[in-house]
Amino acid sequence: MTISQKREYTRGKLAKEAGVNLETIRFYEKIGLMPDPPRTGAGYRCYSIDHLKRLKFIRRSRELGFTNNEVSGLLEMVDGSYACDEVRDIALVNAGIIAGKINDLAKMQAALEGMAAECSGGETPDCAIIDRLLEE
Amino acid sequence: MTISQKREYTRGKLAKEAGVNLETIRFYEKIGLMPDPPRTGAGYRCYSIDHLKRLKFIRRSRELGFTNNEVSGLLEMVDGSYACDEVRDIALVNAGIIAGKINDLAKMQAALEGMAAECSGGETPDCAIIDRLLEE
DNA sequence: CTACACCCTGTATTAAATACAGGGTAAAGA
DNA sequence: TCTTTACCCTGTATTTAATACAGGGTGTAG
Repeated sequence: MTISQKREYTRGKLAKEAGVNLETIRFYEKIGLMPDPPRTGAGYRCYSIDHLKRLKFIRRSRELGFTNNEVSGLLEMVDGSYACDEVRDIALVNAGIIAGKINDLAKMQAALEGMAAECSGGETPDCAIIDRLLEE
Repeated sequence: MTISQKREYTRGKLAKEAGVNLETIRFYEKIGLMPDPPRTGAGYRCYSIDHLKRLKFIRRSRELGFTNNEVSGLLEMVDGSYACDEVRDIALVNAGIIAGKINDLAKMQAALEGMAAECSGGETPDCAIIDRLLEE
């Protein structure tokens, strides 16, 4: 049996723990992705484990290419009083968005690797990549 | 035999032809990616086919994930005596970054679809997706 | 008790554009 | 010819997603 522990974090600790920049937290609070946390008497921010979870969620989503707006949509699943089926719909819409992004990135990757393979790699002024990019 | 033709473009035509936003051209001129074009008596910009090629080059490079700074580097190689292996290196680095992003996105997609499949889809406030997203 | 690490607020800067305000010009149609 | 429309000009402001810095306050270890 684990005893329920009340972990608290300052802004700096939260930043380190979640793997984001210190200032980024303030920014997320400003744009409403993160809630304004309670303060100590001296005005120091006082974060809980729930803040940490939320911040990690945001960071992961951002790393995966969601815009802050899209993350906001994902967080509505968490914050709002959505019925389960609505949540599932949002999840599937996001899965579709991700599928599109994967598709675009795969094209870019193929183009870059294809061009690099064509490239002689020497010091000649001929370069397949540049030639390709300059094609009309 | 083709007769050498001197095609000219206004800013709007150039934008349309190259597939970039009109204002973006001015921006590229401001940061030096595009040269300041000659003007008509009334001050209208007057672009040539070479401007068009260069602009398309920039657009494609941007689409492939190069930053404007990197494009600037690529253009130095176009403008001056470029080294093929340097160009290839940049392309391969970007291909690697893109591969990583694809990997992460695929994981996220699988997670979202998996969660959606688990979801009961009812109207209860319990939702496997939300639970999963909030895991530490 | 004094350093030093950390916290606070507010403002400025970054990249890569995009948008808008307030005009000038060119050319097609009446 | 006139006028309306479509396009061009410049300059400034806004956007997104942060990051950086200035000028202080606080809390704790030695």
